[in-house]
Amino acid sequence: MIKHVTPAAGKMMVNPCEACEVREFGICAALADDELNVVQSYKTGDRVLAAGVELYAQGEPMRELFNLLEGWVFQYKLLEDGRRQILKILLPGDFIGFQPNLDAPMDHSAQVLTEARVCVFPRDHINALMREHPSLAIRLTQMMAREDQHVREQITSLGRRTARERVAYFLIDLFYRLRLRHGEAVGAKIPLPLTQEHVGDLLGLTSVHVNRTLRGLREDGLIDVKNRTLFVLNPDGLAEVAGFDETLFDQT
Amino acid sequence: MIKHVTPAAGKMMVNPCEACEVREFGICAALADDELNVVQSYKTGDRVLAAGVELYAQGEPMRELFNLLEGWVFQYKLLEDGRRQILKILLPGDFIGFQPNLDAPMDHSAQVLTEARVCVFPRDHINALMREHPSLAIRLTQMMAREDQHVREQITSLGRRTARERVAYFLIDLFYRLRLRHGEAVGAKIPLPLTQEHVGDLLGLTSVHVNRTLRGLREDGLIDVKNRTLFVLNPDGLAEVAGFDETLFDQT
DNA sequence: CGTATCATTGACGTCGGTCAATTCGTGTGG
DNA sequence: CCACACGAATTGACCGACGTCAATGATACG
Repeated sequence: MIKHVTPAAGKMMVNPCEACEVREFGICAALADDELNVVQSYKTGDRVLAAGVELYAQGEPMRELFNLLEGWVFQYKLLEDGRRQILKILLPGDFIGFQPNLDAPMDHSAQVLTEARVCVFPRDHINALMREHPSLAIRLTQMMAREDQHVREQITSLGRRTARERVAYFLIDLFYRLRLRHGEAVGAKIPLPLTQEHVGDLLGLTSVHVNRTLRGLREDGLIDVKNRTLFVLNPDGLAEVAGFDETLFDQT
Repeated sequence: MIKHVTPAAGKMMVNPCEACEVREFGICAALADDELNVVQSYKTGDRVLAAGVELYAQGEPMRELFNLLEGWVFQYKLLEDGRRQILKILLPGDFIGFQPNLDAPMDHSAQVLTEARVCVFPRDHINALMREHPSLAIRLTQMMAREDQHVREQITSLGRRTARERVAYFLIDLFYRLRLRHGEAVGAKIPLPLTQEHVGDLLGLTSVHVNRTLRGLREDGLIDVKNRTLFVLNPDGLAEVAGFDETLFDQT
């Protein structure tokens, strides 16, 4: 697990890419064993981040790109008056921070939810890397296209689903996303390091209404939530409430 | 403009890519003049589509990819009970239909708003093409990343902006998107081939409420709408209502 | 234990939805 | 050119899902 090397977000020793635990889920899945060295030579190192730390901030340029190795991160935007929209919950394997113009200031922020570990790359090299290894660029298009599918569901939730459907969709989707990474090892019991306010800001609701909606789902025997832990008691029922179509859940 | 070759969505003669009017906006911007031939050899041809035609449908696999050359298209998802969420309004230059798994059924549909012309590619060749021409893959990552920025704004609108802000944002964003393609030639007068129901389904509102919201903006002297035509009377005022930050509007 | 953060619940308000009638605009056939 | 049809826009009356405000509990942590 995470080893604390330095108290503040310090660098760790560079782990060998062969031992990377998210390789098959992340961008490096594009590379054969003997190509990993090249990527590793570009890599800055691994970094451990405490919960609550800002990975990067809206309005500021960013010099790095990240592979999330462990822990949860979320991306969000703030409006002038403080309203917050959470854009995405990032899980291990997700690639963070890619922008069309690598020098431009970021259009959103990212914050660490749980203690996390990221693999760090300097931005400047990403295009060179992709040019040398086209399979990386192709892999990136594939990952982005998968993310697009996810975003289309999210937009549909925000625009056309009721609060109950949105919450159900979020939970069942999380359930499936975690299964994709950890397989059947993910039982009904799922860690949920989000406050109800986070969930509200993700789903376009208030935390109060999230609370009431969770209660409704609990009363229907679909889920249970205790101590930042989610129990998915009835996945199929939850999927039905959500209008979740698992055949559209891309396994690529 | 569009020449009618056959009444039903027929093939047109393949236009030479050198003369392509959207080359600099689309994926082919990645290619030097002497590389265009290669792409052209993969191309199936151009196709003219009547307004209202379905380009592809949710649940069905698709064998083609499109470059939108002329006209407007929109992508949408339908829920079981008929609720519709419009995902994106596509303008000339946009690349349509890319998915992570090219054989999987589409997770959404696309429909033509105005008579349109598209440049057609067989799906099967896209990966080969990108492998042969890494710059195409890199260009695609760039286009997708730009699209991601747009989507982040859309999610923020749906989740956290009021109806008035959403409508204002949609209009000013459209204004800027068109300027990006046509420059200052785009005056205050903009064609708007969408019904108020389309706008509602895009913004997570009902057509009735869109109507009332447009009236509000009209009464404030910000816009005028007549006969499917939008007049942007006060772009800065509209941007202010929308919370539109043009410095984040990526020009890449 | 004292403090802080988050969850929970009730009372009440409002933004946007629903329903339905009327008007407008455009195209069509006579 | 007019009568009609049809889809879209517009408006009013009313409703309900979700938000706001505020009080109370629960939990964790130093």
